[in-house]
Amino acid sequence: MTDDLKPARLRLAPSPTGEPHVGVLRTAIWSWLYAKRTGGQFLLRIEDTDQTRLVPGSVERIIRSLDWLGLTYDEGPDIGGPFAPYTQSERLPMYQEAAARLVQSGNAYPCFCSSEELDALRARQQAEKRATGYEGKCRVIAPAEAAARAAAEPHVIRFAVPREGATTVEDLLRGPVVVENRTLDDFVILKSDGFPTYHLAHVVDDTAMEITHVTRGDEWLPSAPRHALLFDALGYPRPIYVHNPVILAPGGGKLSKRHGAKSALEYAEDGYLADALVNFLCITGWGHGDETVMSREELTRVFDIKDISLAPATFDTEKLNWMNGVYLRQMPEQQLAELFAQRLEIDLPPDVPRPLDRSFVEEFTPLIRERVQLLTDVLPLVDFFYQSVVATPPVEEFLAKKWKDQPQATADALDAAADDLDALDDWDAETLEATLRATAERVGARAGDLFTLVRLAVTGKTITPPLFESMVIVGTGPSIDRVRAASAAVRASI
RNA sequence: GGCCCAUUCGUCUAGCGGCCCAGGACGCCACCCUCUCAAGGUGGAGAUCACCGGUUCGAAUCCGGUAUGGGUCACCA
Repeated sequence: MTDDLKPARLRLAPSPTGEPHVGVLRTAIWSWLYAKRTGGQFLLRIEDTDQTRLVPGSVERIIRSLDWLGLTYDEGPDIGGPFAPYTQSERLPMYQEAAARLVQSGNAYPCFCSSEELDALRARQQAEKRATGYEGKCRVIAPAEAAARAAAEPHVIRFAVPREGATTVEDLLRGPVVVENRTLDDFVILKSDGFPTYHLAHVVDDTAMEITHVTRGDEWLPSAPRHALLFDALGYPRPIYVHNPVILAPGGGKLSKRHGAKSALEYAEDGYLADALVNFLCITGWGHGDETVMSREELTRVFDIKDISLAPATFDTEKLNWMNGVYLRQMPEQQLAELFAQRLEIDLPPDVPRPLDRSFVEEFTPLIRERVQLLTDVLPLVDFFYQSVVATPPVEEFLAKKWKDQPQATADALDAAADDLDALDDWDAETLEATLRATAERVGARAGDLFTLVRLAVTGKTITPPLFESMVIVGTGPSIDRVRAASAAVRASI
């Protein structure tokens, strides 16, 4: 489909108070996709206007998260751009200038009320079951007097919200949202420390940076009218607003750190693929026909902000896991093997020498690629390949199912298998299978039942990659030794 | 409490007045394949489209109300 969409500029504007969780990541993905789709730009801006909540290292974590997800930005604090700086604490003069301009035009005024005073006011309003909010005590101070006091006294700047009328904000997803101005109070735009509040900073920066679409969580919807009023008072054109719903935790309720909300970097650690996470997050709260698995390229072709769903979506970990498996299976084998190797270098015990032999990993990659959903699934599937000694499992594990209460037959079967394997000249999967099938027939067991015993003996596990291919990798000597050890253990228990 | 927003299978969604007694995906169940586990294949259960009214020849789709859920009322974002 050919679209005539105008190049859009969108931004991710996190505050450096921790790591971005899936909610903001999904907004980032949507914004990024839309910017790409329209041939526009995506940028990163750090909103560090609250000096008290800064968490050291947050900015780096944010950047690393975006980098891992592949959400490249065209402008940002670390790479600069035509509207630098991209960190709000470095843009203070702009906010102060805007605030001063608003005071001058009568749209804002200094407020000298102390926080104790404001707390008391709020308490009174709550006690009387009235709406809380600043009632405009300092709004009536004459401008000349206010200016004089402002020069000497600590103060904030408040926006003078019109007492009459209503403000309509156009939201791209829900249409017009109308709010009566009298339900809005005179909110603070510049704090006493000279830093702007979010409200002012948003309006000033998104204008300065020529943002076309403001994408943010819908917790901002109630204050959108304030922003609209600010844009109007400053004489700035209003951007297109897109308030997207939150993501809910599986149990219901907002997804939070408590409810398993993870950061991008944690997903990486847990064995997820960036492409899968991007696809999954994009698809939760948004849909495109019957399609579910969509590559990044496909998404940038079809993603449209307008199709974002209004109802809050629940985070479905099962679906994410499934999708991760899909992406893993789709991957070229060579690339997959490298991923497995890197993961194993993290997960394998320290006594296994690094770097891992890539050709060895490539050998078993085809055996496990269909059995892996998360990268962390790899280790338990292949760890026995890296152990020179595999302890024989407890005898009870052998004497299960068909072999229950038959230690004699079990030991005999194991011995027969060992004998037959011993006699082999060739040690390839086909030969091994043919041999053991014959063994099974000879001892009067079903092939599958014998395989189960051999599997347990050779790998120490009940769930493994295909047995014969695994035995080829383990090698002749160790394989036979382990079968013999198992038979001895079973025999000893008689 | 005031204000604002939302409401289709358990979950994510398709649907934009007739093609829908509602389609796809995850999950679940069964069968097939099969050396375990997966993967794959086939089929199945699962939604009176929150409820009540209205508009219309005709509504999941438009309108109103109710209920439920969520958000927000800071010198936090």
